[in-house]
Amino acid sequence: MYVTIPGIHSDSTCLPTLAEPTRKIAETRLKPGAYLFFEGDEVKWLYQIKSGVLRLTRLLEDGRRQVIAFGYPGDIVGFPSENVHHTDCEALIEARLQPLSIRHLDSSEPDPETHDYLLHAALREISAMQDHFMMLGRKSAMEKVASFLCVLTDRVGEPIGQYLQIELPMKRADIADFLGLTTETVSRTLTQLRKDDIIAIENVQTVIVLRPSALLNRSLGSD
Amino acid sequence: MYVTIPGIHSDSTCLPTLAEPTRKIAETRLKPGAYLFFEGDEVKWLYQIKSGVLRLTRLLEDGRRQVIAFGYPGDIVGFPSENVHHTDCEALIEARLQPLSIRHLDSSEPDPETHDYLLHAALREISAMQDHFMMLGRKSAMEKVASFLCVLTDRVGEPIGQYLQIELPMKRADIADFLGLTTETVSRTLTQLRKDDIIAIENVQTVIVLRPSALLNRSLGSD
DNA sequence: CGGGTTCTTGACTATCTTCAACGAAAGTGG
DNA sequence: CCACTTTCGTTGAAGATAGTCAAGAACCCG
Repeated sequence: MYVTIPGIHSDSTCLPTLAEPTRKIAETRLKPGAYLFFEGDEVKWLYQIKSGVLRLTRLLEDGRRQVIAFGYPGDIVGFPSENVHHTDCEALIEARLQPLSIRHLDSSEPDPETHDYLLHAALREISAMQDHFMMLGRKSAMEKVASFLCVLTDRVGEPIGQYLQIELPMKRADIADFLGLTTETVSRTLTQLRKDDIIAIENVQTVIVLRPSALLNRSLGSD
Repeated sequence: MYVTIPGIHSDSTCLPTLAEPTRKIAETRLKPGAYLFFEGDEVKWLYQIKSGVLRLTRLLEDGRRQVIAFGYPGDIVGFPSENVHHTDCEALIEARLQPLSIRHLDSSEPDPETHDYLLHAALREISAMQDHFMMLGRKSAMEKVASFLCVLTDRVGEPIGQYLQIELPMKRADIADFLGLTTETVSRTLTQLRKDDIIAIENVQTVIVLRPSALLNRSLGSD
């Protein structure tokens, strides 16, 4: 998931999952902290996330890190290039995954429905990444953090009374590396949103959105 | 083209062009400044660039702009999502393009070779965009500008005596919007590289790389 | 309970942006 | 072809945003 500009595209809704008949391979389960694959690994499977949250990261030699995406249910992870993975992939919480053979990417495969599904997932991913470019390149810290919370709210927000609650299974450092910020800036920005009564921080990984429209405004820089 | 981290992937070499038999549609030509498509347009064709340079951009309501990519010969542009274009596409210099029907993306299409070619181009694009994330999110101005010059040098550098020359058909503002900087910062950074005798600026759109290894070091932050 | 990690906060700094001015280059019309 | 206008690029000074460094608080896990 590329948490970017709220409300522009239809990415925030869960993808339909693949029809049952195509699921021939047994589900994979990952415990928190377990890796699904590493950068450089040969790609044998793609995975559709059934439950849980994954984190896709890339490293620079000097240790700088970029979180490429967080994978939420419905997302496809593991698209290859030159037949190898170009990110590490770790489970942030327990996850269930539906493996899909990489051979589904061959057009000669006998299951055109799955093939098309994967192709369109790849195309959607390209579009979502383009949004993320805008976020990384052109948004302020406040806009980035607010955008991030907005998209999470849309996608996995749980109604709690009249408010919406979101779980943040990732560390502050993960959010920072996703948004191109430092953990300190992420923390300070969340504090600012809390002081402005736009969010409440129930505990370190639970945020309650008190004023969604104000949050959306912050994400657009209109404040 | 996603001008990113020099030398890691094989993106810097031109893609092989499609075999002749698949090219049934007449070449398209674009004059400098002409648009190939706009954000929101329905996607009818993809294009492989035969010559010239294109610029793919996305706009925010308030006018902020992100250059998503520069398209160079061999690149495929126009991948759809939900059947519409998600960027504007303008020719920076005269360009020749080979149109490819969007129906080649259907697996039911009778030309599996072109289908696979496009699919793999899309997968390569995903990988290249991931590099660009690292650049936008985690690199300093100097690293960004040096990376940009490095990749251009690899891809379209022309030997001039013992040096390599690169043309910059895009404006400073385009480079800035690609790298997530301001035009002033791009200009100052180029001046710095010139003062350090790493590049020479022949004229505003022609750069000569005097010390490629020093440029590479700057792109990695090892200076 | 204790040790380590993670998160928050503060003070200070650096990098990049903003604002402004100027010069060069390119386009326009007589 | 030249004068005029506009756009583009460079440079400087000042300011703001986010980063760095450091310390303490909160949380987790055995």
